[in-house]
Amino acid sequence: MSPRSSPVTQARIAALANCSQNTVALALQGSTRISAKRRAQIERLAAKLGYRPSMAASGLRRGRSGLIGLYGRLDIIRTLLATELMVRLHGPSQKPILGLELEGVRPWHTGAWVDTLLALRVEAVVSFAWNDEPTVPPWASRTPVIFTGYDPDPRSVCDFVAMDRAGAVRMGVDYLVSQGHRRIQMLRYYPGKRIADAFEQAVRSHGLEPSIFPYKPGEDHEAILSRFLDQFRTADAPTAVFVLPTGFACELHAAAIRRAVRVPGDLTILAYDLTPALDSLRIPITTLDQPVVELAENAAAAVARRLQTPGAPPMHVTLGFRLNVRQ
Amino acid sequence: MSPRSSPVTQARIAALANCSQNTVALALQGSTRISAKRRAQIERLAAKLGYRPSMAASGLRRGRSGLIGLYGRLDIIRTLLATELMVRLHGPSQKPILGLELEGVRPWHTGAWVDTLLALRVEAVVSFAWNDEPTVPPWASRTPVIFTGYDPDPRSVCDFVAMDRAGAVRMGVDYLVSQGHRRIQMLRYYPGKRIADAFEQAVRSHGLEPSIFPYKPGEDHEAILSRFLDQFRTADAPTAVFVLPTGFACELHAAAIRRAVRVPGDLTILAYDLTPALDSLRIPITTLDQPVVELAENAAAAVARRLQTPGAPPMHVTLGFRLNVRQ
DNA sequence: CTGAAAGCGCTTACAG
DNA sequence: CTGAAAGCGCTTACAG
Repeated sequence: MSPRSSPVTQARIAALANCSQNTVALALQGSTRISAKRRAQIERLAAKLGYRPSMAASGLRRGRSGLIGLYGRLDIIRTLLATELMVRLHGPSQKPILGLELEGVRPWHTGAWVDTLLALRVEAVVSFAWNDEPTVPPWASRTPVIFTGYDPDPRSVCDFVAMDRAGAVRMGVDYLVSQGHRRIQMLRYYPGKRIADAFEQAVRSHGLEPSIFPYKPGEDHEAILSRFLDQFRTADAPTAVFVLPTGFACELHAAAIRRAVRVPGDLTILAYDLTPALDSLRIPITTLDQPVVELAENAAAAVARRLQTPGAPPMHVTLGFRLNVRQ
Repeated sequence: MSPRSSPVTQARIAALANCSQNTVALALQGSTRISAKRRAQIERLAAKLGYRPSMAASGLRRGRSGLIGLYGRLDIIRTLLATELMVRLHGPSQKPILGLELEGVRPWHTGAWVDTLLALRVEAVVSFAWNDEPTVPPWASRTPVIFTGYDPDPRSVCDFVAMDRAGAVRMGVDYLVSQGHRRIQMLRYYPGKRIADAFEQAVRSHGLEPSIFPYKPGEDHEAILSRFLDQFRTADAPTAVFVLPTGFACELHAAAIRRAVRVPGDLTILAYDLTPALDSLRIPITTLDQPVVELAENAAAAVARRLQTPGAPPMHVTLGFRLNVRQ
């Protein structure tokens, strides 16, 4: 392997082209103040040498890094979100930098990666660490924060691209009722307080009595599912179940098959969370899908708007879920 | 929202501490040449103002950015790999930057994100765009490349942290034979040439005749699976099937259940690819799991080694898969 | 113990 | 049309 050479700079091109570094800079900006001939020569040289402007140097000089920080966790849904965000934020004069949240640091902005993003002088931070509250960090007046996927906080001065979780639950319950279900139960293995509240309210709005299947904290999934399925020995078992999250609903589906409870014949399963694999596996679970693409689109737009008009009033957008019927 | 203020610099701290910018710099480096009292004062100020050194400025001056580029695609397995890599490469003086490959650009180093990584002056690139050949880019003498997950290329001057795909196939076939299977078929919906070759060789090594289930390019999954399962009407159906990849194996499992073919009673399924969800779904498919954590560990070590000793001879490591038995 | 200065690679004035 | 110079925020000499 040849000895490492240092990166190509404008000065190096200038030396080869017999002109000043400044002329190279202008030529590469496409300035018409430089003669077409010289420009062509310099462009050819730059291409041949594989010149790439240093973002550090240009960012330092211009006072803006051209970087946008993303911060969140790479679970299934947020990997999709992060990918969509990175595609949308990656342009000629702007690059996304992904920082990972690993173990749900609280408050979110104290994560080590957030420090890194600030050391890189990102011009805005898109946070999708939505297992946490949308705590506004002290530096938010210097580096704006766009909260994506959090529950909206109307008091906050930051931008919000939110998902209507309660509305999603309502949509799910409405769907089940419209399909004739009257005994609808909710099943999960962790509190899921907000969703549970929304579930109760939605069921009551149809004049029905909500039922939330109890679990003991720490009880393993199999045990909960076994107790849940025991209900099907009696006549008043639920005809539909709202499960949180979809991964658990898949486990329920598998357990139901083993216990000869037919899905959807005996039990209709509706679950909260997008899980792309269901389609190829032909698992008949209807899901409430997070609007991942729309979240990314709106967050990218919010970034652009915030950079363009730093003083604009905080933007609050709330996006609906998609009911993804599978049977 | 208050007007955006510019980031805190050493100069700003110096003005407040009534000393020179240089003194601030030395104090923040913990230099003992600065009096303890002054150092404490400056550290307090820096913390209070939320000072973070600009990586662009320090990188520019020191001639090294402190950044390591990662480049690949975020599919299920590589999301795990990327996460493990980012954890291991994120240190006080080194930060990983993730560039995404979206649609399998060929050769890999012509992707737009690779340009961005080079503009950021990453000190090394870890490529896991392993759907492509390990093409060595022209700038590899300037910025070293660590190929991770590719088939090793003994002629290459770059570092390789490879996975032993052929060995994995052999291990899978050996396992099936050890379980008493004699009629083992391979099933997939795309050529998978290398794996298919390894499969044939492994089966022959046991004195058995390999059988690869044919498919028509473009035929949909359901149709292939239906034809495959038709074999179970006759007596000489395979007792075990080697499926590529695991996602397809899950589809086969679901289709088998619908057709009353018992898994693993009538058919043992072995699949190529790590898929964490199988455990919670209790899908009885034995898998050949990519050594994701070991890949990340070794790649991170290769980066450290390459930065420390740029002229070291190319390193080639090959890691084995894990046979993950489920029944 | 502290400060003045040079320079990393750019961009943006300003001068000719 | 081209060049010399200043300066972004650091680090690393060098001077006192």
